[in-house]
Amino acid sequence: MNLKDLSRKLGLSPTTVSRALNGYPEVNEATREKVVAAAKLHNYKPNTRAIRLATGRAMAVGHVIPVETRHEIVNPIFADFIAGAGETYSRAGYDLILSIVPDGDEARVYREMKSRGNVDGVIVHSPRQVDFRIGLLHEIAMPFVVHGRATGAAQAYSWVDVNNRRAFRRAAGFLLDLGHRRIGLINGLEFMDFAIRRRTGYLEALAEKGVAPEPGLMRSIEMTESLGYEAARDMLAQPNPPTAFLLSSMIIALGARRAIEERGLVMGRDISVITHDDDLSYMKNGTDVPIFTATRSSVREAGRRAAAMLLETIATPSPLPTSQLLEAELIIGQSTGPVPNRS
Amino acid sequence: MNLKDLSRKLGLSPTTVSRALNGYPEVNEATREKVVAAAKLHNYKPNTRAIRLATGRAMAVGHVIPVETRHEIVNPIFADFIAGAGETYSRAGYDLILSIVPDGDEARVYREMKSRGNVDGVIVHSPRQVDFRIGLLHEIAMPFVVHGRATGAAQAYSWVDVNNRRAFRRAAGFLLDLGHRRIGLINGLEFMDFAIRRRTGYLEALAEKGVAPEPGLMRSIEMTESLGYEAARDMLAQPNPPTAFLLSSMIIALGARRAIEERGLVMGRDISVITHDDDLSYMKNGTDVPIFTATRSSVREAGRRAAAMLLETIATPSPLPTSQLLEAELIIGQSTGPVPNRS
DNA sequence: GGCGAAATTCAAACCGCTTTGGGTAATCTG
DNA sequence: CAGATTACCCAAAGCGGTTTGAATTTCGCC
Repeated sequence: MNLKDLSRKLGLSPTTVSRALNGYPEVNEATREKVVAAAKLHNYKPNTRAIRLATGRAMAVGHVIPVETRHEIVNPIFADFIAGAGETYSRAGYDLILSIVPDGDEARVYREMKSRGNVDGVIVHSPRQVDFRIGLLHEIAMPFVVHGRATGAAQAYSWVDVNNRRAFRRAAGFLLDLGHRRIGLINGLEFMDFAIRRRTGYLEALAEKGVAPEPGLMRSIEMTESLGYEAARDMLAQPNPPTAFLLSSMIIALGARRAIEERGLVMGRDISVITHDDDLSYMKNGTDVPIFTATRSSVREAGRRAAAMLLETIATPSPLPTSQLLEAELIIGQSTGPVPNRS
Repeated sequence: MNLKDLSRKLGLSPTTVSRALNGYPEVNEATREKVVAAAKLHNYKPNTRAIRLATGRAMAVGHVIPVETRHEIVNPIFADFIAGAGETYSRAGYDLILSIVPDGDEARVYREMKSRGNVDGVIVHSPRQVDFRIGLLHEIAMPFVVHGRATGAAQAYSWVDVNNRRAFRRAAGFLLDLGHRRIGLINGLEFMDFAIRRRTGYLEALAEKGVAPEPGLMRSIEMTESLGYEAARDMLAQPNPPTAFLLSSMIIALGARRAIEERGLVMGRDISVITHDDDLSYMKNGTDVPIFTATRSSVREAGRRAAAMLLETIATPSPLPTSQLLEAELIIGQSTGPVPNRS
């Protein structure tokens, strides 16, 4: 059943039927009702491909997921971010096109998306500190919103981000207030923008208290359980081990906890731990009382907001770039406590 | 730059240019070269929307991800499965359309995908034991491949699955051979087909050794870390606790390990653990020596295969349903050992 | 050299919808 | 009541490709 068939059945022109269904004013209410009823009766759904060609809009947004080529790691937060974004898209009748791209191929993919016209805009994931994609997307005039930020981009751009610096500054400050002076930072890879901001926050908190940072207490790793374990284990094996950890993800935290318990230490008593918690659906930080003290910010919510922002950017011809800085809450769990007395 | 522009520049008809670029034989090699060169020079990429309308193919496949409405859980294996599938699609020039759908809305979504024609086929995720989607997709003649299986479907269908029954039978058998008689099963939700098969395998192994199953040693949970922890903790707190665990995912395993260590037990010595390992990129089971003894099967590989199978199904008019049963390897890690003597 | 076949190329139809530019009948004006 | 609006509907022209059917060259061969 297509538009022509339906219009023939109704004894109307395709024009009128199309207008009736799309809510244009130049059609009699009575005929509109007839048309709508007939459409429902015959279960008419306009062909997406035709709409797209006729309107020149793709009615789709792209999420380009760069995959670490060396380790083939897919960032596990994508699942939840996309779940959030997907809600927004489907409400607006947009498709979500997912493109898994080996990092390095990205420029080509974006260019092709533009020239082939199969998306109206894109979400940029995992920005690096200086990220070529922002310049590129501006150049090819592809609407976009960044999940995260990049420093020193030439032009302004829209983004949704967590206040990573502030979150880690507060978290480190909290640990310092508890008396901790040796705080191990296990961060994500520090060419990623968020990781740099977190480290900055950590360093600021130390500086504020006049505590000198130590290279031996700072690690930057891919965020997997086993690497988290190894990093924590190594730090704990140092002659002068940390009394607290500040961790960049729940997954790292699980690994770190393993290292801690393996050493016979008790979290919250012998050693304090604060982790960032993206509030992933399958990785909840405890059911009632949080296990980990954490800086929490829902990545799903970030997805929802980024998606809404992108749709707005697409709708408005040349909008001013907007941004949303989400504050992470510092939630107190069972993994932090005063620095233990070492006699 | 569109086809008309390019053909004008070349002094050829759009017909010829289109044919030249699509490799049709009825065009002179010399002109083809000229056309290809000009296309590259002017960076001509045919408009996807137009191709789709003209050919009647969507050049896209849909992945409908049902989201547990109550808990909003997104199955974390999707990220890797889709990464695998995505590779295959992009090589074939297909788009991957991701649809996040509250479970319950699925039927509508599939029907609309069909009548609006924005996908050529779909991957069915997380089949239930008896799953309405298989009948539905047959009814609306939408090509599909199931990741997993469903029992007792009226018609045959294509699928890619892990031999879950066999994997868990082997794993349980292995534990039984080590002398374990009280093996706690912490399974996924048992309306999911894979979970039922795993339980069946577990029960078969027990039966084979004449060990009676105990309800108190079998749990069925959503696969999160905290629920895994709780289930394991509760089982260990029983008067006659299990000496081994058989677990349905690495994430559950992390929770179980927490419960085990909290109780002061040592994995591989006091208690044995085998888990299923989907070989997720961010959740590796140890770097050199696996931490957990595990039934391992790469979900990413499953994604690759399912995608390839779907593309073939789409290409061939009415193919016979095919299927691939992947065997999980039983890899021995540090988490299993003989049953401890309890004096 | 001429004729039929093969090799090339092209004009035009079509995919299924939106949208422009008229038309015609109904409704207002003055 | 004539003329101007307004309300409503339609034919036809896109959107940017693919594909059919036909026309034009070029060849092969007697």
